[in-house]
Amino acid sequence: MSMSQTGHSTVDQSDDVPYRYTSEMAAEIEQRWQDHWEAEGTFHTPNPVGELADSSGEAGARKKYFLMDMFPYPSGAGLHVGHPLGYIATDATGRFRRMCGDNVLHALAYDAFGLPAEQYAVQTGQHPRKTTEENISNMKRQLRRLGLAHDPRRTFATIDPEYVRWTQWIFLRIFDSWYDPEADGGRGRARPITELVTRFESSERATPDGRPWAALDAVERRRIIDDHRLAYVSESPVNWCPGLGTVLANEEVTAEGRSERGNFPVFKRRLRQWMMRITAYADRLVDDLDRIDWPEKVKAMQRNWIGRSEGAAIRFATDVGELEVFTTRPDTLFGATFMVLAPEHPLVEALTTEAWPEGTRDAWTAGHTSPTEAVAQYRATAAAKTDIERQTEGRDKTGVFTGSFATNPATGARIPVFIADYVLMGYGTGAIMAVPGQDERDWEFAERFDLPIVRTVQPPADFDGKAYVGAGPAINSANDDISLDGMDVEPAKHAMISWLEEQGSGSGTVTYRLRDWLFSRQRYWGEPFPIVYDEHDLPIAIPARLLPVELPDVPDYSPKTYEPDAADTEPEPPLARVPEWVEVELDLGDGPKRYRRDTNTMPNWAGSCWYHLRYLDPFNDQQVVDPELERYWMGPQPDRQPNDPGGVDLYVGGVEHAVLHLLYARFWHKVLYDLDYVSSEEPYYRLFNQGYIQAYAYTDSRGQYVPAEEVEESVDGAETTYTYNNQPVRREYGKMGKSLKNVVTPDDMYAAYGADTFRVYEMSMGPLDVSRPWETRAVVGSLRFLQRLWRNVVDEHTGEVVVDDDDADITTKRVLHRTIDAVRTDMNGLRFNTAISRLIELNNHLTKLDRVPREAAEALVTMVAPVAPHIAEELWSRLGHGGSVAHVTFPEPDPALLVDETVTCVVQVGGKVRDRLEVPPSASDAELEELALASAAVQRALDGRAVRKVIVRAPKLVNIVPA
RNA sequence: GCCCCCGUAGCCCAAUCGGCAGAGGCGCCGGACUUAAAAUCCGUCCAGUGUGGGUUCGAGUCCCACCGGGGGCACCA
Repeated sequence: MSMSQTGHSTVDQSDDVPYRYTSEMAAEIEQRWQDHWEAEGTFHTPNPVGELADSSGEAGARKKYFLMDMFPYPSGAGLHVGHPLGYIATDATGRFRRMCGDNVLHALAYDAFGLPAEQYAVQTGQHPRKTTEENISNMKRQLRRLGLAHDPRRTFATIDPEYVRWTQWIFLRIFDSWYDPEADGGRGRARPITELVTRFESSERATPDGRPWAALDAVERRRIIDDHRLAYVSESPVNWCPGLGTVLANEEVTAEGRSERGNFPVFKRRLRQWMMRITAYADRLVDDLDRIDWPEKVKAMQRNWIGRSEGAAIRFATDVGELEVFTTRPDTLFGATFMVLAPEHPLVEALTTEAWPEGTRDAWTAGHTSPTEAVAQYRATAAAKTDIERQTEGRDKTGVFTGSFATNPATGARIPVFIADYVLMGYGTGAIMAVPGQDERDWEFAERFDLPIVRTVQPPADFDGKAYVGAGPAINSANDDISLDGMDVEPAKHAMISWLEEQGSGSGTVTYRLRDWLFSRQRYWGEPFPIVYDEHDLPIAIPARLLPVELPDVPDYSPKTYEPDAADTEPEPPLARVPEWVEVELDLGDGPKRYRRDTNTMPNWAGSCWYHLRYLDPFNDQQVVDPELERYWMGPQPDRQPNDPGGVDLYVGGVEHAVLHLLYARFWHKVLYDLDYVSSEEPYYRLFNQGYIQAYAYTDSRGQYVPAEEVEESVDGAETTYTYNNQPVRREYGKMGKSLKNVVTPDDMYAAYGADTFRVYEMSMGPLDVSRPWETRAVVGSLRFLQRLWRNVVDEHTGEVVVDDDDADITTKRVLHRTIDAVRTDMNGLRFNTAISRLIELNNHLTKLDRVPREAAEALVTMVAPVAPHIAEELWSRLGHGGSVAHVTFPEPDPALLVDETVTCVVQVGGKVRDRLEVPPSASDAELEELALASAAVQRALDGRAVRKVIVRAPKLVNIVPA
């Protein structure tokens, strides 16, 4: 294959520069090299073993680098210029690591199940598989033109039957597991469910009702086992979204109680659904955040979502039994002057008395003649409120007295029990001990309902607020048995917990905000559950040999949706409408029998929970991933840190998945680790959140968006005005999108500038993690850079290579090696913007020379290669090299050339620069001080004043402090 | 309301440990080339770092308060 010279059919407007690097020439070069890479398999990444091992078989000995993008969801709208930002960054990083000698694994798969794909299909009246596949091929086309160095053999889509098979297989491993909380020294570990059966059989573990295992019939046993599975069916309150026709996970519901997708109202309904026991992993999910290299912001969001809080469970005696509360402040128990239950609390009915007891204050009754009436009324009102209403109605404390009292175990006082909607059934035990002295909400409630307030922490003398939640010594906290008085908060908590444990009225405990993951959806376009039900209506796993369970073709795959606020409707899965698929005859070991399939599908998060493993071993049909491959690519790296959890070396994506995909994927990965399918404890070791590319949009006087491309800007002094068709328009800033008429696509950029220019521009706009506005007119700067680079190597008029084979001059050598050093550092830190500015600097330096030395030109070309790979290949080839620049070693700096012969030493007087000295880098403090004091400018500045002090930071600075 | 991040030139952005505010790009202006324009090339201009305090010999960088922008959480006991 001849890659060099000639063959340019490029039409250029100006005949005198036929070999100028224009967008036309870029297009020709780029597509030619893309074809070459594909044909040659330039970016095929060898595995150490197996089908994808190379002939040398030496890959396993090489250092590896596994990097990933959050894979795309192929929408019908195609890409805009914001989408490739992360892909370009990972591509440049991968190319850089490869040139540094690493075995780089980088590929791109497609996340293709899910609601938007299904909705797009419904809109266009086509099968989701068809539209999804079309969207994928369009996206592939757009991305191929970008020149990404992916291993094309390792691509796949989550909808591929071969992929679905293993998604379902992992689901069944989770289904076939339980969590043994005592394993691994109390940290807990998922174990095969058969081990649980063995423990019941051997009576090592007691059955829930105490009967011996042998005394239970088969169905009873199955029910017990099913209750312990990590994937289980439960009838519990779930998020029902009539507008979408499906239930949703907590993570998919916004704080306003609406669906994250579509923004429809969501209602709590008790429904039978699949759940994943992610709560079993709450501690490990929190603790292991300390072992991975993620942005603190994302770690904080996960910690917050999991919401671990340590405290105590305390039992208060009442006439109808014990009432348990959770508190993080057991030290304030002496200040608990009343109790509050969520209106939905199961004990409310029993606690509600017929008549108001003696001493009931007016405020407690809400004007009702009896607690029964007051409670009934309050509960009805609370039940009718949606979450949104609770939200918008502010935080005025409401509630009523139940007529009952509880006994404070510390003070022995009888304290009134209220119900109020500021206590939530979904957290803790749904009941609190109210300590108004140390809790703002309780203080408000106490004020409103005329309840006693006892401070049990001494606020500072200057504290003039109400509830005091800060640190301080305990007060008013003693009985005959125990005194906390004088103790700080932490020791007081411990003392109280010990005392409660001795008394048998409480214990230290931990609660979490995290709930189990609701895993079933009533939609068509997702993985079917590999589950059937028998005559007892209990779930049975479909054997691995029968996987994948494929989606049936259905006449109508659109889900049954309802009016968004039709809360009392029922989900109706599309798969339930295909009786011939639902009813199935199978031989599961005891002869052919009729079964009923599960008609739910998995949420689209399922596919993204394990795709990192499929990149490693994309064709494996025997196991989810070859353990040897997983160990090589993802295994723990003890040289990185002690107790390293392993995982993908670099994972780049937006921050929007902080608690959805990233939490779910960590959970699945830990289950697979517990069951010994993987050696890594975390899926993604280093996470980087890229920023977003946003864009300006313009509205006219009617508020309508006008095409941003055609808006003209004019600057008049300090005034900047924008006009469209000579009419003034108003500028806004936001996302790029059709409705805002401000979309710029990669295709536009390829046509106008070429992929390399586009890549350079995106990488040079600013730091990767910062969002910034797109500015098409600024792209030309990147084209000019590549044009100058081209001109430094190739004569624009003749096409001849013009580099000079003699050694570079010393200045050029210094500039070159400083650039190499800086670019390496910047690339390692994903600081492409500064790396590129260094390359431009070097390039500009070379431009000023009469002839460009070959050593500088070649180093520059190789350093440009990660960001602008096509032009680099072309120039590398024209410089006379065979093979791809992608595998050339990245230049190394010569340390001798990094130190200057002289440095400028700044001389300050009183912090102001007064002189500059050219000194050798080795100049000593004493020499510098002497030189500085001898300076005429310094003496002038001192103006006769004595010198109080001289600060020397050799060799760069001397500061003379006058008296 | 609480927590986190960010404010440097007309614009996008640089500035190791606190040590000369400017690397790179866009734009503007001037010049070269051109019949002209575009493209290209060369050159120039532009801020004292959101505001107010503090620490320091010295602050864009550290501390405090406030203002502006972005994000997260939000009655979680």
